[in-house]
Amino acid sequence: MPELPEVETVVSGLKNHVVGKTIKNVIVRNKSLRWQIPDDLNELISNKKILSLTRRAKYLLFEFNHGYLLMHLGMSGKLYIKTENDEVKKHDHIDFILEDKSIIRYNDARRFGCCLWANDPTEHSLLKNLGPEPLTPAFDAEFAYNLSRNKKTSVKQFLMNNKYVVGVGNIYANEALFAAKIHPLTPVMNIKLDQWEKLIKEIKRVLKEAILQGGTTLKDFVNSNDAPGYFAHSLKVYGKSNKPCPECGKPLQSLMIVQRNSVFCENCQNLY
DNA sequence: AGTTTAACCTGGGTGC
DNA sequence: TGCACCCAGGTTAAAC
Repeated sequence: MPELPEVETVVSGLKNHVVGKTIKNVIVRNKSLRWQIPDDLNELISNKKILSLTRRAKYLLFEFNHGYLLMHLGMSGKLYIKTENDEVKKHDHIDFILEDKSIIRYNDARRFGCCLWANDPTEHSLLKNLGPEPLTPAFDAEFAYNLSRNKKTSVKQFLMNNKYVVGVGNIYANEALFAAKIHPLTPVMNIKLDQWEKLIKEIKRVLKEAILQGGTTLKDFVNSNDAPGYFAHSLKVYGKSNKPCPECGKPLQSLMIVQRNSVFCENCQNLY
């Protein structure tokens, strides 16, 4: 499932290929994604030039002079650069055919992604209540400290709540909490300013490292049929329940916190 | 009214 | 082979 580093990788890989080009045609094979693809999508963007491609949270924003195409990859969404000679495969739901005849092809087995139109994305209901980007200076210890006063919610839940901060999914929340030695069930109201400093530093580090590693697999993403690499080799706790803690060697624990699997070390991560 | 929890969408993978 | 079940992330509805 694409998290922020994967989406960032997709955006930077796709950007060079699409920005400045005009869309000639759009083929929608299945419009029932998380939300239905607009019926007039083809009329909306055909013969229109893509002015920029950016990211907000895990949304991709294709800018046109009259509005934005807003896409989310959900859990299994992938964007490929294809040619007209490439066969259409199962779950290939959308083709954006560009002026140079290359095809931006959206494939999404579980169809949890979306493809919507927004005249003004900052006012779109999916985007307007989102918290700050995790890699910007706006997301700092004071911000999190002030927001978390009097809140009993666990730090794991807090980090994964889009209204506090976007783009910190399950994988990177687990990794950052391990690196900061904080137990995922710690109530946020108990976290002191210097602990927030440490935790937020680790969140930014983990995300930045994953983005850098994503960059090295960019070539594969653009050319092959496979999703970009998952960087699993650099994960210390996620998906490693019962395996030895990389710090102390004791078996890692796992626990469901609001329907999300959390992996942590009871010995290294303190519950405050 | 604000915060917290459960349900939902889908299909690949797993285990019986 | 079949089939029930689990799990994933983000949003929304429902519950507290």
